[in-house]
Amino acid sequence: MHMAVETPAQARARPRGRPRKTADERDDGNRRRALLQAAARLFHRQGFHGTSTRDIAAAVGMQSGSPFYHFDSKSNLLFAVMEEGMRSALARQSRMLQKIEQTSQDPRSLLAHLIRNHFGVLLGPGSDFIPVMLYESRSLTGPQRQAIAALQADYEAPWLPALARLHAQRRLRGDIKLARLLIFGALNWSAQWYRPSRTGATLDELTQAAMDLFIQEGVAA
Amino acid sequence: MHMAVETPAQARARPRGRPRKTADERDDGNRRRALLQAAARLFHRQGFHGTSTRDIAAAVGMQSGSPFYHFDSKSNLLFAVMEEGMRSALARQSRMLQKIEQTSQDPRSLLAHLIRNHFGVLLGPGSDFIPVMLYESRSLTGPQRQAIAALQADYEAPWLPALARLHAQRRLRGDIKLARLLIFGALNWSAQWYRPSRTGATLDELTQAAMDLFIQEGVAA
DNA sequence: CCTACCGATCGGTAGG
DNA sequence: CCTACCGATCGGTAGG
Repeated sequence: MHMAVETPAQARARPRGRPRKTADERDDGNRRRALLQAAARLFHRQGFHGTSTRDIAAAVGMQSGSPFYHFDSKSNLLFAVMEEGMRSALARQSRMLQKIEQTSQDPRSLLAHLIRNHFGVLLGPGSDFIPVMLYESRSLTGPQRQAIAALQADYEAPWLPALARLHAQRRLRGDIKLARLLIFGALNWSAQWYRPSRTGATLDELTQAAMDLFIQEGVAA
Repeated sequence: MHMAVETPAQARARPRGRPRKTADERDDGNRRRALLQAAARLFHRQGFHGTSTRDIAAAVGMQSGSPFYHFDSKSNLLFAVMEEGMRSALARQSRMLQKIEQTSQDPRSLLAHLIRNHFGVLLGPGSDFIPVMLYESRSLTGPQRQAIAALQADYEAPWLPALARLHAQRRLRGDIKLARLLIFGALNWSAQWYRPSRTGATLDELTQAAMDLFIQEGVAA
């Protein structure tokens, strides 16, 4: 089968592989991203059911039906927000782990880095995506929830060995799996009360407070 | 002014004091309570905006308009759920504190009792009210939120002195106010993952895990 | 409490 | 992406 010669630009503009994409996969520049960010911000502030697709459209200057050109349904838009949030958090954590790989073999320092990174993901600039994932997952469909859960498992994977090593050093007490759940709770809950303006505490100070709370000071190993 | 003689039953059925009550204050037996419990359960499962007043009416076998005979608005129903939850939690905590007042002066034991009681309030039987308060307060009006915040302050009041005493004993490290926020986060987050059926852990084991995590073991005082 | 109803808003779609 | 629209559902009310 033959076709006329194309310029490289034409080949890029009209990819051959899967000509028919569903609306959720389409990527035409930054309009889709603008919708994602507006949705994340509004879902975070007002909740999924408390936000209409019209709210989101208006936030980016679109008409009421236009978000459905980019996302097949409101539920798919919620899923896209959570997926984007988790992938970005995962990438950020992986980069951090790679950077400290050589320098610190100390599990105490490793946990401090994991916690500091988590606070950054949760409370740093542009951090609406992860709180939405934490507080709105009941509005996902079953398969969507499973996909997010898989990403969460990847994100949490490096934590358990770090806690196990601290436990072996007698710097962490009690059941490790319950400790992990309680620690994540302490960190995640900060999205409810932390306001960078009101509290004087920085993310570094929050990290220090968490380490002080969870980790036993000088114990004979 | 004279009135015909009434039987005691008639006098009870038509109280003289404040004949005109707003719908939110009315108390005709257990229909109002049934609405409160159904609302708590549905708000907990589906969120405030994800639950319609028709859902709640149907759950107690009423017609769609009937909840508004008992509560002036959906928002007032949400507030009533939270207020009921906080008053009940506060009463339960006060009873517990009064009971252990004499026996234990040890702040470690005091904190364990506070935590165990909090897990009971949060995860025990019929515990939909407090999770609703924790996760749906953004749907309150300003004055409603203030009223709930006042009850929360009463509830949290006994915790800070307990933590301060532990800090003085060097059994708790780091900033006390941040520690309190992190501890409440660890406990409150359990409403997201704890399922009495799935996990084998009992509330006593949860309490033990939390105490192990937060409190330093044997340190010279 | 029920019946019957209202205006507003919602997610989503057809056609361009 | 916009225009114009649809059926469904929502919180709430009048009258009994």
